[in-house]
Amino acid sequence: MPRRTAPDSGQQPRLATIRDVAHHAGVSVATVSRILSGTYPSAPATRAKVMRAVRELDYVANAHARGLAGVRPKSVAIVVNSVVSPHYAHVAQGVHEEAAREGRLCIVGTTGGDPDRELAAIKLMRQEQAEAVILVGNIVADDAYRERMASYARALAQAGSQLVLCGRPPLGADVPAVVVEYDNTAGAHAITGHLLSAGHRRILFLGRRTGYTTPDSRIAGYRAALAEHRVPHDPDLEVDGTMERSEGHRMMRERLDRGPRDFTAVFAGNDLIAAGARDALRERGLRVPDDVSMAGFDDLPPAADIDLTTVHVPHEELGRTAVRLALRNDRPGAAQHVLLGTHIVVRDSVRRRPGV
Amino acid sequence: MPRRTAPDSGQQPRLATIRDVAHHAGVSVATVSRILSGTYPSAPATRAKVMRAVRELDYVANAHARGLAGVRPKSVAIVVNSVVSPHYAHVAQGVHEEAAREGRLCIVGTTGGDPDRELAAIKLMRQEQAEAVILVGNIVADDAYRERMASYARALAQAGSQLVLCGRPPLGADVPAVVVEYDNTAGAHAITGHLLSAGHRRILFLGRRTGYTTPDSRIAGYRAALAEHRVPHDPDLEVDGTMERSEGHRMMRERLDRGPRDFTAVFAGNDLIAAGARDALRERGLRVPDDVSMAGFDDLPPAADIDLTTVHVPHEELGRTAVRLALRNDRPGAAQHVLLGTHIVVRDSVRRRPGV
DNA sequence: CGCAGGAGTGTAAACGGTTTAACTCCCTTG
DNA sequence: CAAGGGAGTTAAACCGTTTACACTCCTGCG
Repeated sequence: MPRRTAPDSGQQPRLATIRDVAHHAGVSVATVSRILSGTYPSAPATRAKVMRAVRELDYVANAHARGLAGVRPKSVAIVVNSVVSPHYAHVAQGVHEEAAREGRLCIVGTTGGDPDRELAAIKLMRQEQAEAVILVGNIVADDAYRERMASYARALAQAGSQLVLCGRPPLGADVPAVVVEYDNTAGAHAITGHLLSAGHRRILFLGRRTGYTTPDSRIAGYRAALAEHRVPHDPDLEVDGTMERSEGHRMMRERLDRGPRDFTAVFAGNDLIAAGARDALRERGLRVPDDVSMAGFDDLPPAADIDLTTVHVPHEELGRTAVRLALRNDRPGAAQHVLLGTHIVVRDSVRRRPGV
Repeated sequence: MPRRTAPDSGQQPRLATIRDVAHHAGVSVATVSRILSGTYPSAPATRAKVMRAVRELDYVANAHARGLAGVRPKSVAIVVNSVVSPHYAHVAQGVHEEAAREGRLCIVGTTGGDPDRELAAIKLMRQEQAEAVILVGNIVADDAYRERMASYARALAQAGSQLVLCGRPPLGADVPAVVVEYDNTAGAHAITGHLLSAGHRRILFLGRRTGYTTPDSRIAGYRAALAEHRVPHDPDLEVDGTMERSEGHRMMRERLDRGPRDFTAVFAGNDLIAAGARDALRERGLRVPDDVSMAGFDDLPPAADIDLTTVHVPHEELGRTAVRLALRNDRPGAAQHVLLGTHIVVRDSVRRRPGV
């Protein structure tokens, strides 16, 4: 027996369907579908009738029915740690822009940095049949995790969705994923060089976090620049901490508490750390750049506010590129790797070392 | 003739369906569906067979088919101006949190502040059959717009989705929308009172924008506080501008260029304006709070960075409340209005007016 | 022994679209 | 004048689920 048995509770909200439109216009559903999709020829008179019915009934096609009927749902999924963090927000902005331009809608999942929640989010996106699943942000480069991620990439490819890793290293050539990165190492190398050229020799690095890809590659650039300038590398100048403002504050405070200041410049793992460190310096009566030079990484909002020389990362372009590659790439399954460049933004936070 | 005629191009990606699982496990699709939904009794042996098949085929249910089959799609839509703006980002964070807790996924649309794009986004969300559509942000309180919005609210209600307005004024008692606001006027009133209590009498207001609901209600609070303290209201102290950092800079620069400084304190329409204004002051050698006292509104990232006394707005709670009300509200169609409170956060940006 | 009733499963009808194949006109064309 | 063909339309199959209803056992009770 048909399910729509009960006309008792007429309260059930029911949207106009394509059948209603067809009936209203006195044509068949196929005609309505064709006219609305606009891909087939139709007589102007029929067209007018149908459009009028659509308007009068306020008809919008049910996205689920359409998706089910084989039209690939026009959606892009993005999975980030958090939507408030400027880093993710700017990449997401790029994703939204490009997705909107391409007429796709965006499904957003947040993970809070938890790998399990990340995998759960991917599964959800797979159910949704998103055209592309874009993963943003750094994560532990743990082997088991990489393996799981690779298998998800394959599952997604099989389902016809493209996995995109945005701002994290590739999983391997055999894994069907597009990778859009920016060059952390080169950026860190360049800005460390900037500090070295200003005569600084003892440069404190704030925000080491071994095992995490982003800080790892930034510190690699830092070390490479030191080596190139024949400045001895002192591991004691590398301070462990995460990439938060409060951590920057803590690291600098503890450093200053420890004994006399033994550095003339600071390279913060990102702008947030720089902002926190600057606060800690000020609490001790030290000013940037008069007493201490400072550089950051990211060029996100706090940087301009505190006049910080930093490495500009093309966050939004990262997001746009991710979408573009995912959608252009008609054959999900191909691995691809794009590396975007960075550049230094000079502001008033670095002084030439006195007496050099 | 069945459509799946062509076994020629076996390249077509095809996910495992419930039929595959049923076949693999040697049971009917209904049994699989029931076991997976977990709401019907089933024999342990059957259960095990099915679960094994699911695992082996890596089956995930197609969200569209499920949505179509009557299970209301578990999704919440949020429409914002931009995802990088901290204001929207924090509200969105609250929405994401609560949606995740409720097992809903989030569809995000951005408008760039364009009413047409906003309406287009709503239409898209309606197609997606989102349970709730949450609109965040202020917008021109234009009559034609309000009328269109009201009609969308009715259309959504008819489709079984709940419209939520977050941080904007209600459309009217007869419009089926939930409104979650915070009290702009009370907050502005309180913080203006704070400046007045410190002895300030000439308080510059930056960011007037007549016709826009948020700045309008903030300036209303400012004026009310002045009146209450019997301080004459000088319209010349209200400066027009939008709520951006660059605008804050411009407004203050132009003010200082105009002639001698005729105010001792500044109440910025939001923290971004405050940050920009502070920069402009510094360029003229004026410091906050030594030379000029300053207060803002919002308590978003730039505020803590620049040590700004400001009005704390419960952004994330706004988002959480929006989702909670939308989902609890089983009968979409009821209008509802919630007003969340704000409070002052005192930092180091206000000094007692010298000589008072 | 007959039968009620419950547990477990299967069958098939929806859900609301898209699309293939067929069909109807109507106009050329040989 | 019959055959051919294109434009416009329709009927019906199909997408992958959920679920109402039917059916089959099996148990327990009068």
